[in-house]
Amino acid sequence: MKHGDASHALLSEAHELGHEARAGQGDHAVLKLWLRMLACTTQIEAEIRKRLRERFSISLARFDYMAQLYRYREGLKMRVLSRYLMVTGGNVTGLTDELERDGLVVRVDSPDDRRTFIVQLTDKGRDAFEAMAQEHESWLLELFAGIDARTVKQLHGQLGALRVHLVNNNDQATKDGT
Amino acid sequence: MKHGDASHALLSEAHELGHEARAGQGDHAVLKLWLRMLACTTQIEAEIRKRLRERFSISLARFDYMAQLYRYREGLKMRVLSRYLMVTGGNVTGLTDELERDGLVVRVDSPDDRRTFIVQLTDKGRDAFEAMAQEHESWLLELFAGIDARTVKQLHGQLGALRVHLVNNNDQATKDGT
DNA sequence: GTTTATTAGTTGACAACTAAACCATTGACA
DNA sequence: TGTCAATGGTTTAGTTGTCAACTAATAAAC
Repeated sequence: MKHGDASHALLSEAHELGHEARAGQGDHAVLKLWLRMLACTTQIEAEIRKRLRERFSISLARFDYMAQLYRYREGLKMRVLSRYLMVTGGNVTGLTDELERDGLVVRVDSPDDRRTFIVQLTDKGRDAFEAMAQEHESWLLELFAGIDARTVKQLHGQLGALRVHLVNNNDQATKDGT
Repeated sequence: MKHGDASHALLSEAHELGHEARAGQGDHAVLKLWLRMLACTTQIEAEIRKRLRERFSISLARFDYMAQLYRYREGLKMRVLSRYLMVTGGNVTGLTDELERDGLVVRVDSPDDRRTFIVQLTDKGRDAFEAMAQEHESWLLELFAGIDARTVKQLHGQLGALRVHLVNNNDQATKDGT
């Protein structure tokens, strides 16, 4: 592919930018922001996924699953967990089967509802997660190394506002849909 | 699940926050930023995917595919397209088959390399994409409605710096690996 | 010019996820 | 108390993507 002529000036920037090539030349500020968010996130996620696979032979889904259980020490009902992970119940069933087979989590009968299981990390699962989580965070520090601490805080705050807006919007939508 | 006791104060915030529940109480600024980015992006992407499906019976992958071809009016070699979309070549083959069957794109023989095809949007494909893209942007305006224009610009700029850092890092890594 | 390595695209096996049907249990209520 | 809608978990089928093997064409080395 040739370079250097005027009609490619815009494009050659886009070559490096993955999803971002979608936006045209107009204003479209929100569209461009979205494509840039998506590009950043997709790339980081792919990198993390790759490293988890290489280093610990674990899928990102399993890592996220264990992260939730690590946080909720007392365990979680499977349905609740599936909501936190934003995946379907069937998916959680499968992940739980695998992790239980590997001795990393256990299904415990719920005392108050015989339909549900509470899944918990085993000691082995907890140790395994701690080791992974530490390395996981160091990867993020590396990937975000170009961004100074003040900007990190700022981004965190601004995205927090977006998150709240999204959640409210979504609650609204589900209520409307009833 | 009960609420209100002190040990759940942190958690009840996390209930609404999807991936964000992974971060503990320490500093971990970068980790928290990443989880928030991921949560925002995942949620928006899911919403866009759902609406594209409902409204136009099209997958996000097909939409992205057409978006790239729309941008590169002269068409793209399939391999190049697969890089822009950050998916494998096999995936592009499949998507191209579908879209060609539906008359939205065509494979054109490349004049200078008999191995390659250049894929281009048909007129029908172009019209279809324009209609979808317009609605797609209006969805984004709605989803980002809570964020004022100045913040949008700021986020865009800060993520731009991150993007550059990621790309450089990645180039570095691939060179090292050689 | 022939050999050799690389690249573009396709194919098939497989992995990860969703959606919908299913069963057991629960909870609301007449 | 008996009925019935709603819920939690599992199962199955279908979708969407990856990975690795393969073929054909090109580029590089000598």
